[in-house]
Amino acid sequence: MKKPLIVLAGPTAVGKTKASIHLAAAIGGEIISADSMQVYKELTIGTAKITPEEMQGIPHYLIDVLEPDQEFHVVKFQQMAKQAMEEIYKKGKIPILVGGTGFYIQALIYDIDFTENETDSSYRMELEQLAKERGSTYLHDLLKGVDEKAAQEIHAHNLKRVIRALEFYKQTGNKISKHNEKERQKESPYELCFFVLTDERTHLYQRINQRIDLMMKQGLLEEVKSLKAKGYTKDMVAMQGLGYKELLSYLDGAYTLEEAVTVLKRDTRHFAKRQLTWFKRERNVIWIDKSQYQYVDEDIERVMLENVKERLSIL
RNA sequence: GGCGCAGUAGCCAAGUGGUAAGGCAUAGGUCUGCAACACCUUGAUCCACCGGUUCAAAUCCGGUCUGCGCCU
Repeated sequence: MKKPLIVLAGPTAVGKTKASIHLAAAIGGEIISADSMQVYKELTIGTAKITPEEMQGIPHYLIDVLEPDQEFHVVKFQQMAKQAMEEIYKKGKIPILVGGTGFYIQALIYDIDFTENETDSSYRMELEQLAKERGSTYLHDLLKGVDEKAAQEIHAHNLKRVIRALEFYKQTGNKISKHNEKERQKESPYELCFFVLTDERTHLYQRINQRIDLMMKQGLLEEVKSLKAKGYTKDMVAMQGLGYKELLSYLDGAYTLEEAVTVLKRDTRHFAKRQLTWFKRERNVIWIDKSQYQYVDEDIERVMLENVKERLSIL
């Protein structure tokens, strides 16, 4: 029998955190964060991380578990999240996956196989070097040679993906295009109730701008400065998060502070948009547009609860 | 009131006689080990308005309007 899993996704700044607490409290759930940046300690203002008080005693997983100089990626996320789910099931509780990183959510709910391999970064670096010397088209041509379909699907300019495809072939001897095709067929091993919380676009953008102004007031710049002082640099995954990379650029003199904030707002809006396109392709999702409920939290909670009860057999 | 400069997509902007570059914003999308990443696609029957010259005008001429600067 499939185990229940509730997903609460949505673009940044819609209000996922707040909704998640209510939902968890109502059904006896525990929360797993699906957020590529909130896993990091010390990134708190910029990631709009939930505070201990806001948690209201509800256990949260995958928040504040890594140091800013540690690597984090889907595979790690998947492992950690699965482990968290086990724990939650053992307690007889329901896991609620909350976050905005679409890729991670998908990796978990479809249990995508990332064919475990020790990453050998030397080959990756070699490819990066090659790209620098001979251009990205060269690598793309290389890919054409081993996996034509992947070459067709991945744009030549998209170096990261081209390199990954090449790397996959080198490590496994198989074509990534074939692997992906197989993985895409997968059905979720869970009994899902997948919500996407959303809002009118212009209203969402307003909220994003306001939230960033607030972050600045709360001392985002100090947070970034202190991270920088500790020796964390731009090339680390954590420092590539929104708010961190822009303010680092300011500290390095690439922008004025005002420019950095403007760029941050813009980048965040772009991000929200990309998040939405990710969820749009997900089938069988329950969209909850806050504007359609006049932003009345109680109404939104009620609708979510009704849907959970309808979809999950154990309730 | 006079003189000068300017008026091109939501914004910035190239184009000075041959049939509207580019950037940003916006919108849509891709994604299966860096994903808050990386990448792709996206608009002007029309160049303030009116009239003229010309085979042909955003581009030349005249006028009108608007903005800016200087002068009185």
